[in-house]
Amino acid sequence: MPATIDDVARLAGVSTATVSRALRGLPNVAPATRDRVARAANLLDYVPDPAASALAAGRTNVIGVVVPTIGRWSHARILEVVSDIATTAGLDVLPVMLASPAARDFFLTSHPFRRRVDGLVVAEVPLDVTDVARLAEGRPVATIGLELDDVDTVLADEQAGVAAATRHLLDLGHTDITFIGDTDSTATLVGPRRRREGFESVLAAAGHPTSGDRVVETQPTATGGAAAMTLLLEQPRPPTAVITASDEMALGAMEVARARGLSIPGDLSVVGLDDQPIAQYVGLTTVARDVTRMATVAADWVVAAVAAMETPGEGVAAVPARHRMVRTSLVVRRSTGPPAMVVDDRDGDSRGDLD
Amino acid sequence: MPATIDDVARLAGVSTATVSRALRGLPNVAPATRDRVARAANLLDYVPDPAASALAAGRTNVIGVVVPTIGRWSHARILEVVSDIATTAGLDVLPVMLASPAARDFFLTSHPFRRRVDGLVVAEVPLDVTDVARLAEGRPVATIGLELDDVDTVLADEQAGVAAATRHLLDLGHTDITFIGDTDSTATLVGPRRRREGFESVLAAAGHPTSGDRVVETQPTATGGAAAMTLLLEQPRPPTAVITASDEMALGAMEVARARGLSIPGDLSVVGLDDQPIAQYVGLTTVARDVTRMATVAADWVVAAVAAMETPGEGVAAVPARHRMVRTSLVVRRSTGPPAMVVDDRDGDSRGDLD
DNA sequence: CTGAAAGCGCTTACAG
DNA sequence: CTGAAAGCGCTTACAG
Repeated sequence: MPATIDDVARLAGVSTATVSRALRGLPNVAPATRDRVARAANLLDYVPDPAASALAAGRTNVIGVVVPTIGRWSHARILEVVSDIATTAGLDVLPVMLASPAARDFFLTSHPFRRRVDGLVVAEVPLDVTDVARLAEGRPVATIGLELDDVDTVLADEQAGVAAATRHLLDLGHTDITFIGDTDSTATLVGPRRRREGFESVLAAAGHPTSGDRVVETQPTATGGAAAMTLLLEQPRPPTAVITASDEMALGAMEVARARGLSIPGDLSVVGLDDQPIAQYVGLTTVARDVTRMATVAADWVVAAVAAMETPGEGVAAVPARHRMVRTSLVVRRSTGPPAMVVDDRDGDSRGDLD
Repeated sequence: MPATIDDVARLAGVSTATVSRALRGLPNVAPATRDRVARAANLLDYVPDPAASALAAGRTNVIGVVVPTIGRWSHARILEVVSDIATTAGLDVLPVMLASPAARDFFLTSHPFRRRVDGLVVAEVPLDVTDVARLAEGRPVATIGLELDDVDTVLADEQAGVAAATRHLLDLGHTDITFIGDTDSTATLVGPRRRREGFESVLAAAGHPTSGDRVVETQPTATGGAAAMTLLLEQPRPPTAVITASDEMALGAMEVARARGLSIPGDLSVVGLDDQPIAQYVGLTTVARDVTRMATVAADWVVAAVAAMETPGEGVAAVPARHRMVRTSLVVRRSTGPPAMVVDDRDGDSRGDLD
C-alpha cells in the first residue's frame, strides 16, 4: 500500500494539515517544518492521491482536450502541445476524440466533463455556443478554429493564406484553378468557409468567374482529396491547379493525378494546407498554419485561467472573450509551377477565363 | 451546483446506497426501484463524481497510455485506438508522452501513475522490466514493441517484414542496399534490432557481405532519414536501394535523393515501414505493420484485466505473460524498381557484390 | 505558524 | 431487496 498523508504526518511529527500546506508550497509554514515534511514525504515515496485532492479541493487538475480525431496531423499536434503545457503546469490531460456526429451528440448530452476537468480546449469540432457552454459548464474554455463571440478563440488567418496561394497560381499563369475544400463547415467552424472566401475573392478580383464548379467539397483526408481529384479529372476540362484544405488532401490529389500519368507541377499544380513536417519532404507547396502557436495560445489561456480560479465551477470572471488571429504564410515548393502551354483553344469552350 | 447522489436519493425516496447500486447495474435491486432511481437521476442530470467514486472504490477507471510522442503516425494511432477501446469500456485515458530520455527519467522516479490509473499500455518507449514494474506498481500492463518476459507484450514481426523487403530488392537486381535504421534500440525495445537482423540475414543468405557500412542509424523521423540519405549520397559508391525503419524516414530519404536529381525508383529504390495512410498516396513501398491490431490487442488485455480486478493495486493474478506476434507484410508500390543499368565496373572497387 | 475537525461525494461491508 | 454508517485520503476554514 502506498503511503498516505497520515504516514507522512506521523513521520514528520506534524498534522496532516501542515503536510498538505508544506507540500503544496503554501505560505505560513516554518522553513524547518517544510523541510522535515519534505524529507518524510521523500522517504516514504509519498504521492498525494489525485482523487482525494480533487474531492476535497473541488478541482481536478485536469484539462480536457476535444479534437475530431488524431488521424490528422494538426489534431495530433494540438493534443501534443496542450499536453506538454498542461504537464508543465502540473495538470493532467483528458483527451476526447469526436470523429462522428453520433459521437458528438452522445458526448454533448452525457455531461462528459462534469466534475472531470477544470478547464478545456476545444479544437476544430463543429460546435456552437450552446454546445461549448454545455461542455464547459462555467469552466474556462478556449477554442481553436471556432468563431464564437463570447468564448476565447484562436484562429489562423486561412482566408489570407488561401488568397496568397490563389494569387501565386494566377501569377504562374493558371486560369483553371479548383478549390478542394472540406465539408464540415458550420456557422462556427469558420475555416472551411474562410478558405473558400480567400479563394473566391482573389479570383473575383482578377476578373475570373467564381461559380460553384470551381469548388469541390469532400473529407479533409487523403482519401477525400483523391476522390475529389478523380472527379475533376473526369471533367471535359480539368483544372491545371488545385488548392486543397489540408496537406493530406493534397497528397491524395497528387497521387491520383500521377496515377493518371500527369506530372506535377507540369500538368497539375497542387497546394496543401498546414505545412505538416511531411510536406517539406514531399515538396508540397502549402499554406502554413502555425498549429503549435495556436495550441500554445489556447493552452496558456486555459492553464492561466485554471490557476487563477478559486473554486472551479463557480463561474469564470465575465471578462470580454479574447480572439487571437494567427498569421498564415505560403510556402512554395515544387508541387506548383507554370501550367503547360495550351496549344489550342480546345473545343470552343468559352468560359470567361483571363487571356 | 451539479446534483449529487444525495439529491437523487431524496428524489427517488431511497438511500444513497441504493442509488449507487441501481445506477451501476449491480444485482439485488428491485426493478421498480431501479426504474425510479434511473428516472430521478435523469431528471436531475446526475453524473457521479469520478473523484468521489475513485476515492471510495479504490479504482480510478482510467488507463494510462505511454508513447514516445504523437508526432509519429504509429504513436498517434496507438493512442487513438486505445482511447476508443477505453471509452467504449467506460474508462478514461491518461496519455503520457515521453519524448526525451530526461522526460523518461523524471517520469520514472515520480510515481506518475500511482493512484491515477487502473492499468496501462506502454508503447515503444525504451524501458526495461524494472522500469515497467515501477510504472505499473502491480496493476495490469501491456506493452507494444517491447520484449519483456514477464509482461504481456505485442510485437510486430518486423524481422520477417524487413527480410521480405530485402528479398524484394535483391529480386529486382539490387546489390548495393543500405539499411537506414533507428538508434533507439535497447535490450527490450527490440524493433530496431530485429529489423536490422531481418536485413542482414537475407543479405548473408544471398552471399552478400553484411558489414557495418551497409547500415546507418539515425532518428526515425523525416529529418533523420534525410540526414542519413545525405551521408549515403556522399559516398563514392552510394546504394541503389535503401530500406528504412519508418515511413517518415523513407520520405526524408526520397526528398534528399530527388533534390540531388535522382529519380525514384530509377536511381534509387526506397522502402518504408508502417504503411501509414499517406504511404499509399506517395506511392511508397513499405513494410506494413498492423498498428491498429497491435493497439487493439494490448488495449483489450488491459481493459479486460482492469474489469476483472477486485481492488486495483492488490496485485495482478500471477498468470504467465502473453506474447503476441502480429504479422507484417510487404506492400509494393512505385518507390521500388530495378536498379539502373550499371555500364561499367567503376573504379576498380572490389567489394564482394553478387554479379 | 500549527492543529483538530468537518466535509468533499461516493462505495461497501454489515445488518436486517 | 434495502438502509445506516463507516471510511476512502485529502483540503480548508476556524481557532489558537
